[in-house]
Amino acid sequence: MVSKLDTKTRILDAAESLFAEHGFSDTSLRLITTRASVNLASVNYHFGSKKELIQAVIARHLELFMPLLNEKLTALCAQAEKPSVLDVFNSFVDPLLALEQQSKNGTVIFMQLLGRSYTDQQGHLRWYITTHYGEVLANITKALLKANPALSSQELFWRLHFTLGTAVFTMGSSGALMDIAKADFNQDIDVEGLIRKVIPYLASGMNTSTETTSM
Amino acid sequence: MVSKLDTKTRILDAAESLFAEHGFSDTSLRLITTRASVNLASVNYHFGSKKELIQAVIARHLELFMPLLNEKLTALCAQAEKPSVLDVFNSFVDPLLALEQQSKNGTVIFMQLLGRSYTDQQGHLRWYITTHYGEVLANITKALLKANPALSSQELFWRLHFTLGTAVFTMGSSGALMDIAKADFNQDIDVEGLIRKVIPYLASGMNTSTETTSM
DNA sequence: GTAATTTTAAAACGTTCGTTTAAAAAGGGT
DNA sequence: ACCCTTTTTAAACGAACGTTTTAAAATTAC
Repeated sequence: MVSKLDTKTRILDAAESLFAEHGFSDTSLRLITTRASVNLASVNYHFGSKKELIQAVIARHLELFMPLLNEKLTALCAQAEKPSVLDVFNSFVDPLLALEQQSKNGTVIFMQLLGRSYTDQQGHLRWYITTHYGEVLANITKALLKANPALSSQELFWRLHFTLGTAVFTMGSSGALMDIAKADFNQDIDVEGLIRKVIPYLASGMNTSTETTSM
Repeated sequence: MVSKLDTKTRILDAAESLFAEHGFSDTSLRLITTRASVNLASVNYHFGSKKELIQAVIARHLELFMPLLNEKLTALCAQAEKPSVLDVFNSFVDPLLALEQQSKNGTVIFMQLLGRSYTDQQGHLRWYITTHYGEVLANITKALLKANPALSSQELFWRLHFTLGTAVFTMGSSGALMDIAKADFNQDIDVEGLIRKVIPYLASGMNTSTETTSM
């Protein structure tokens, strides 16, 4: 069934890095197959179309990330004492870093793909995630509500998307940001360092006192 | 010099909405010129190339937004009493809403273009902004440091980009988010409402207590 | 070992893209 | 009216795209 190194896997590996770097439509199948050292037609043979290849690339990351995250979240929800919002967001660290092992720069690529999928078309990926990983999403809100019961479901909705925006943008452009940080004030920081830097920011935002917001 | 309604302007109007909707490379010149009811070749005649058209679209928004923002920020920096971070971020409201008058959905389009420009290629727009509007950027940090003197320039750098990510993502996908809010809990909110909702979140993040973050 | 199936390979398909060309139309100055 | 410049138009260009086709090669099954 599998040879030395699967053609399918080689295509996925090449595609995911190129998609993250140049975007979906700016990455041609010829570029992907050249980097993967496979024949052009093999993409259509193994995946059917370019669109299905895109879905497969994203699905492979989600299949690793989501179960790991869900494990952490259910543990947090099951424990007796009340977690902090910081605890909830810290649950994302290990699953995100696990992506780094699946492929080089896996964490960054995952976030870039997430961001691109969210903006490149309307709701396509959003629908995929909610239908395939609705339980995980429910556990995210459950854990956050346990950590901050004062949040209305509406406020939680908005702040979750604010959180997503920060995370996607920060991690997605992390390469450029880390370069600037190095050039401007000689700060060396890696992906894990950046994740740990953004999490307190996200927790603060999630804990914004509601008295200053209207409605 | 100008006719009833400039061909150049018609192209810019059509291009900016299509760019925001479909992205730069997924928007063809034929689609733009058809919507603008002008000849295909007029884009190359008036702008030179598609790339220069993209720059012109973004520049038109920046030329309106940046001076307005700078006015607010310099006023804030000139006043005697210390502003809050909330005050600084509130300075963005009017300039953002001014874009709404220049073109329909101007605010959202501006943020979408900002986000796409930041992710579609590395540093191209970033360089343009820093060279053309470096003074405004300097005033942003100046105002924020006045509001929160405890911030190190490094922390400010990171939090500013966290802020940018939240704003770009939130406003860029505001259409979808407002639709979901309407469907899920019948919440009607417009662009100004969304801006005013995200600002306290951003201020909280910017004011994150540094004792929990490690260097 | 041979037959059936799966995978790879090269070539071509038709379409769409950004851009260029060359001529027609419109505008402005005197 | 005339010339000169600017703008618009229609048509075509070459390149790159995703996909399909057809046959060879490799793998599997018996």
